Amino acid sequence: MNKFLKEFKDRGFFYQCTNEDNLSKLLDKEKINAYIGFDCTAESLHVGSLLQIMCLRLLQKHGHRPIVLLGGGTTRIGDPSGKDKTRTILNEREIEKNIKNIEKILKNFLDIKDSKTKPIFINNYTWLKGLNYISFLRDIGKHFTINKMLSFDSVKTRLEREQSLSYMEFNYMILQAYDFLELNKKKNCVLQLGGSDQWGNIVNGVELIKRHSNKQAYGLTTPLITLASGAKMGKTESGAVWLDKKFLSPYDYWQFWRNIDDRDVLKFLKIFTDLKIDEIKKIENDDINKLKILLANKATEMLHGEQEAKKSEQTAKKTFEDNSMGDNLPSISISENELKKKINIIDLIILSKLENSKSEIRRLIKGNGIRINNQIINDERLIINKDLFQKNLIKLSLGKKRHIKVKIN
RNA sequence: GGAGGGGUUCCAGAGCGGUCAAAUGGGGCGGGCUGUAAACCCGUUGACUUCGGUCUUCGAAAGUUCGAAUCUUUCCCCCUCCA
Repeated sequence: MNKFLKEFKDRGFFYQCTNEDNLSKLLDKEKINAYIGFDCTAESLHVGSLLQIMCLRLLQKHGHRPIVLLGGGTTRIGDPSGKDKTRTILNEREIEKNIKNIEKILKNFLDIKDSKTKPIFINNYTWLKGLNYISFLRDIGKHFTINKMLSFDSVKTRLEREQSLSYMEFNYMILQAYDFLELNKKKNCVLQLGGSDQWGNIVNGVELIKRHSNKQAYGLTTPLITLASGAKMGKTESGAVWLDKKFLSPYDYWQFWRNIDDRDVLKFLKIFTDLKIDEIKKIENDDINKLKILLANKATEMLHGEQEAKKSEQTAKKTFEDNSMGDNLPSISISENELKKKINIIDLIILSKLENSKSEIRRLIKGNGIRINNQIINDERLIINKDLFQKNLIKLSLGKKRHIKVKIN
């Protein structure tokens, strides 16, 4: 089997392939261009997209060129796959902004220097915006039957659940197939990768290329990564795990990996780090918490750099083992003036943005969930005065895991 | 266009004139146990509060009533069947 495919499988990336044998032969023979589409509904990607990103990296590692398709056009439609409800359609400016930011994030993960594997970023709006309806129907639409389209999961589940599916969304799969055709023609792209939920869309593209241009293209999908708890990857208690430090600090990102379920650790080391498979085999019986730290370090390193990863590790150590504070603990500052106005514990937490409901904070206080410098606070009217600060710092904790530094300046 | 069913808090889903900030389950959050894990147990889960209460919620608006998530009218949206 081709080396790329083998590693793809060994690492647990593999779910389905349209024609594995031929693809393997092709990959042995030449370096190819392969694409993955990213949708641009949000300003940042979150860890739910990380597996796709790892696929791009793996392509590069094996000398292939990844094409990143930013769905500027298709985001204007909305993919019905895996969605219960029609999602809100974003306006042009938001989509443009999202595209720029997502591109920036992806560049953290990809090698943009090597000219042979340098990724191509492309926005499908460039060809979708100018489509002529009639000619599109004649050239492309004729290759699709409604019978078949209705049989796709993305459509079927919507209908079965008695949820509406607009004609616009129904067309999404045709547009995605068309994307593949365009990339095949323009960029000689012969492979599309995606999550297993994209299988139907990908197959459509492969078939369209076959029918329209009589060329062979391939599709390869990755499994849906769920946490051992059954939850979808990407969300935690405090919201989505963003890949942009504007939305999630490197420390919190590190914490996400540190807090992975025991059962997921080895799997994730294979998927989300660059550690070689046999290296992972060697350490698989090591202390589970050490492995989690390793995972957290490697994963954070890839996105935020080695220094941030190290700092986060140290901060975590100080926070959880020594009950002190580390450099990388997120912090807020308040002014002396604010202190003089006698702000109380509730206001302080509101300021810290760790919580935004006063009732919730009161509940936390009643349940022994709030601590200042590791002392449980029982008085919700506690006034924050200077005596509480040690060297101008307070460690404010909500529950066991949310900690923040408060500074006076 | 016609006939029927439906829209309830994060989700699912009860309630069908006062006892409703709304059962139950899931999820979330906090506490306990632990390893910053899982499982388990307990508490909590609209907002604000001087902790007495106060205010805003059951698709939207208007109405009936001392009193409406519950009844009436209009409107909006969804689903099924027929045309």
